[in-house]
Amino acid sequence: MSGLRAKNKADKEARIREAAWALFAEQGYEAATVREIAQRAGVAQGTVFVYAKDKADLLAMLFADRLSAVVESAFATLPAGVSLLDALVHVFSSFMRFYAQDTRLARSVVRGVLFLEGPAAERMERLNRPFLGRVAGLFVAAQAQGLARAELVPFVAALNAFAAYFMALASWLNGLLPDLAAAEAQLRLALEHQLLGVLLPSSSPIELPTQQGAAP
Amino acid sequence: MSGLRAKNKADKEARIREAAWALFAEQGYEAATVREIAQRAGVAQGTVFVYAKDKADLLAMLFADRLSAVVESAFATLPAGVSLLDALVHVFSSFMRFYAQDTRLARSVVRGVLFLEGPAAERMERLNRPFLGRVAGLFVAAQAQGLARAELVPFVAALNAFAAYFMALASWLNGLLPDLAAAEAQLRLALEHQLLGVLLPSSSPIELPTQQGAAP
DNA sequence: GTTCAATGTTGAGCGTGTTCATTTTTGAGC
DNA sequence: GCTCAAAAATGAACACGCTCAACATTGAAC
Repeated sequence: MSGLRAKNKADKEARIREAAWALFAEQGYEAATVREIAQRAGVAQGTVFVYAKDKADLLAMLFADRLSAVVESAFATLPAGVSLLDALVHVFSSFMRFYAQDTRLARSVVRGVLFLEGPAAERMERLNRPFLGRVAGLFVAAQAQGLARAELVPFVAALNAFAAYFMALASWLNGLLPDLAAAEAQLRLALEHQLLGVLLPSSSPIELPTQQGAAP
Repeated sequence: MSGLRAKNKADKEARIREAAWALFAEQGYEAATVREIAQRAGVAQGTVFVYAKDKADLLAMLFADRLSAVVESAFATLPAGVSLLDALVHVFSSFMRFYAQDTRLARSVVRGVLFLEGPAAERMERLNRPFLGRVAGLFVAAQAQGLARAELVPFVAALNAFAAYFMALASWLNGLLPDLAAAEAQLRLALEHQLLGVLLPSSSPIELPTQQGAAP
C-alpha cells in the first residue's frame, strides 16, 4: 500500500489549510494571496490548486469543517424544557457567535457560501439539508406536544426561520446592525413574529387598500 | 455653461452602459471583460473605471435602474381588494419574473448586491429601505382593516417576507428549484406560513424534547 | 485668438487567480 | 536494486481587474 504517498498528501493538505487559515485571519480573504499561502505551506502555487478547486473553495473547505462542528455543538447544548422560540434562537445564535470571532472573514464566507459552484455547492448542501432537517425537528416536536399548528409543514417553517436568521446575519455583517447583540435581538424579534403569525384567527382574507406615494 | 462637456460625458456613460449590458447578457458577468466593454463603447479601459468604481459596480448600476422600475411596476399593478397573501406574492413575484429573463445574470446580480461596499451599498440601501417600507405598508393596511394582529411590528413582518422571498430566489438561482413556477410556489407556501404563524392560540411555551441522531 | 487651469481620457504596467506542459516522486513488479 | 507507468508537484505563462502618471480637451478670461 502507498503509505508514504498518502502521508505526504495528508501532510501537504494540512499545511496548506493551516497556512490559508492563518493568512485569511491575518489579512482577510481578499488581501491574502495564493502565492503567500503556498509559500507559508512550503509548496508551489500550483499545488494549492491540486487540493482546492480555487481560492474560494479553499475558504469553503476551511469553514465546512468548523460549521459542521458548530451545528453539532448548537444542538448538543440545546437546553431541555425550553420554549420553541428560545430553542430556535439558541441554535441560530450559535452561528452568529461563531461568526463574531472574525466578522471580516465571516462576510467573505457568507458571501461565498451562498452561491457556490459544482462540488463545493454539493458539500455545502450536504451540510445544510440535514441541518434544516434538525431545525424542522424542533417544529415537529412542538407539533407533537400540541404547541404548534398541526397543518404546519415543518420544513417550510424551518426554512422561514433560516431565512430570518440569514437576513439578520447579513444585516449585521454589512454594518446595518452595530454588533452581535443587535443581530441576536433582530433574530429573536423576527422569529417571534413567525411563531405568532400575522393574521387574526378571524381570517376573512379580502380587501387590501391602495398604496400612497412613489419612491424618488 | 459646459454643454459639450456634459453631453460628451453623458454620451460616454450611455455607451458604456449599453456595451456592458449587451456583453453581460451575451457572455455572462464573469466572462465579459472590461477591455471588451471599453472597446465596444469606443473608449479606453481606464475610462470605464471613471464611470463605475469597479466591474461589480457596473453591474449594480445597470440593475439599480431596472430594479427600481420593477418596484414601481409591482406596486402600480397591485390589484385592489386582494388578500394580504396574494398582495405579497404579487410584489415579490414581480422580482422573480424580472430575474427570470436572464437567470445566469440574475445570479451574479443577487450575489453581488447582497454584499456591496461603499457608495454602491448606500445606493442599494436607498432602493431597499423605501421598498421595505412599502411592503410594511401592506401589513399596516391589514392591521387597519382588523385583519392583522395589532401587536405586530409591520417592518419586522416585511423583513420576514423579504427573507422568505430571498430564500426562494436563491434556491431557484442555485438550481435547487427547477424553474420560476417552483420558486413562486415556494414563495407562496413560505409566506402563507408566516401569515398563519406556528403556535396555537393556547401558547403555554414550555417543554421541548431531545433531538435524535447526529450528522455524518 | 491666445492662455491656462480644470476637467476628462488614455493605455502601459502591476499584481492577482488560474492553467497546464513539464519535471519529479512514488512503489509494485521483477 | 532496477524499471517504469502512474501520480503528484512545479512554476512559467496567461488573462484578468484595476491604477495612475502622462496626455488631450475644454471654455472662461482677456
